[in-house]
Amino acid sequence: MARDELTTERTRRTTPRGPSKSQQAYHWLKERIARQEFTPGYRLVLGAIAGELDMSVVPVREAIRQLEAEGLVTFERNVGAHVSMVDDSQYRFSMQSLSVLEGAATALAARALTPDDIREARAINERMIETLDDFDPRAFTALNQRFHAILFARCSNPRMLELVETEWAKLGHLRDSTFSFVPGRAQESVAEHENILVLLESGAPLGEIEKAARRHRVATLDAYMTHEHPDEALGVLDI
Amino acid sequence: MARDELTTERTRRTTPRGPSKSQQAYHWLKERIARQEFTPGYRLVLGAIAGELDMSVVPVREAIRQLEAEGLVTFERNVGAHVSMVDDSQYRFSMQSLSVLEGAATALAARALTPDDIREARAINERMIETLDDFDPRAFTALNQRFHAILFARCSNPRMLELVETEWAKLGHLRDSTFSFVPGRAQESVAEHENILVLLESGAPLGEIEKAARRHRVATLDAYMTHEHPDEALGVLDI
DNA sequence: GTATCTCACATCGTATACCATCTGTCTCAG
DNA sequence: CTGAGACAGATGGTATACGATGTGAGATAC
Repeated sequence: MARDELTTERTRRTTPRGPSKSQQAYHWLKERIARQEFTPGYRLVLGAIAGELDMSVVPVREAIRQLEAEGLVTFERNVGAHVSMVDDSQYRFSMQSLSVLEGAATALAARALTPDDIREARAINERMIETLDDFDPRAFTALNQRFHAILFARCSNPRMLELVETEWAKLGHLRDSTFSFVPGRAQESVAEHENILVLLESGAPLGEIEKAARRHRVATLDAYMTHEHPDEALGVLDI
Repeated sequence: MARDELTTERTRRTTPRGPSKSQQAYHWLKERIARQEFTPGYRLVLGAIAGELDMSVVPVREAIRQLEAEGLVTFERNVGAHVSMVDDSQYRFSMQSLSVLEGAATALAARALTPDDIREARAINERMIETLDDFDPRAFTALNQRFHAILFARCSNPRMLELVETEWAKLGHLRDSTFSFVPGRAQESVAEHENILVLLESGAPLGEIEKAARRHRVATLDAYMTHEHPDEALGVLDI
C-alpha cells in the first residue's frame, strides 16, 4: 500500500512537461528583439533576464548562445551580451542575400500557385493600394508581408524559406521600417507586385519570375540606401 | 612595498584569458563532426564530452545549443543530443539552396577576380584533371574546394559566403563524399570549371556566370541523386 | 585641473549538487 | 509464451555557489 502510493507519486508528472526553460528564454528574448522592445545595442544582463523570467542564469545563457549563433545577439567574454547592431554595410549584404534567396523562393513557388492564391495576393495588393492615400507605413508593411507570405507558402524548398526567415530575423526591427524611408517607394512596390502576379499567372519562364522577385527586393534596398551610396551597384545581379 | 607586491599580484592575469570553455567545446565538437568522427545520428552524451574536455557539463550544453541553432545537432528534451541526420530530402533542399547561393557568390566575385586568380584556379583545375587517372576522391575533393575558394575569395558580399559556409557545415560529412557516388561526374565537373573560367575571363554577363555556377552545383546534386529521383527537376531554376 | 591609480561592485564563467525524466530490464500475471 | 507494469540506472535540466574579470567612481599626486 505504501508501495502503491510511492508508485503513484512516481508515475504522476510533477512538471507538466512544457518546453524547457532554455527554450522559454530563447523565445521570450527573440520575441522581444523582434518587437523592438530590445533595440540593437540594448544590453542583455543575464541576472536581470533570469529574474524577470523567474529562472536562474544558466538557461538564459543557453538561450543567448543560440541567439548568438543566429546572429541576433553579440556576446563578449566577461563583458556581456548586446542585441546585435546592424550597420549599413551589413544591412546591404543581408538585403542582397535576401534578394537572391527570395527571388529563388518565389520562382520555386511559381508552378505550385493556384488561381486562388493569385486572387488572394491580388486582393491584398489592392488593399495596399488603398492604404496609399493617407499612408500608414505600419499597415502597409503588414500587408506587404502577407502578400509575400502567400507566394512563399507554396515554395517547394522549405530550407530556402528558413534561410529567408533567419536572415530577416537578423535584421530585426529594420524589417518593419523599410518603407518609411522613401514614401514614393510604396507606389512602386505595389506596381511591382502586380507585375509579379501577371508573370505568375501567365506561366512566365521561371527565370523571368526570379528576376522580377529579386529586383523587387533590391529596389527596397535601393530606396533605403539612396541617401548613402547613390551610385553603387546595390545588388541587382544581371540575371 | 607590501602594497606594491599586492598590486603586482592583482595586475597579473591569473588566467591567461583564452577562449571560454563554451567556445572550446563548441569548436571541438564542430571539428569532430566535420571530420566525421561523430557521424550523423551519433549520440552526444553531455557528461562524457565534459569529461573528455575536462570541464563540467554547463559549457558543453551551451556549445550544443549553438550547434543546434546552426542545425548541426538535434537536441531533444530529456533524451539527449544527436548529430543531425540529413535525409535525402533535406540534402536536396540544402543543395538547391547552395546552388542559388554559390551561383550568386560567384557572380558577385566575377568582376573582382584578377588574371592571377584565374591562372591559379586553372592550375588547380589542371591538377584535378591529372588526378582523374587513378581517381582519388579525397584528393579530387580537396582540390575542388580550393578551386571554388579562389573564386569566392573575391566575393563582394561576405554575408553570402557565410550563408554558403553554414549550409555546407550542415551537410557535414556529405561535403566530402559528393564525388564518390558517380565516378563519371568528376570529368564533367572539371569541364564545367573550365567553362566557368572562360566566362570569367571574357567578362561575360553576370547572369551567364551565375547560371553556369548554379548549374555546376546542381549537377553535383543530380549526380548524387540520380538513383533516387531520376526525373524530378532537381533544382536548376530556369535562369 | 588633470591624469593616473585603486578599490568596490556589477557581471560573467564554471563547477557542483540535486531533482526530473527517460529507457531498458526484470518480474509476474494471464 | 506474451505483455503490462515496476524498478534501477543513466542522463538531462536547473539552481546555487563561488571564483574571475571588467568597469567606473573616487582618491591622490602632480
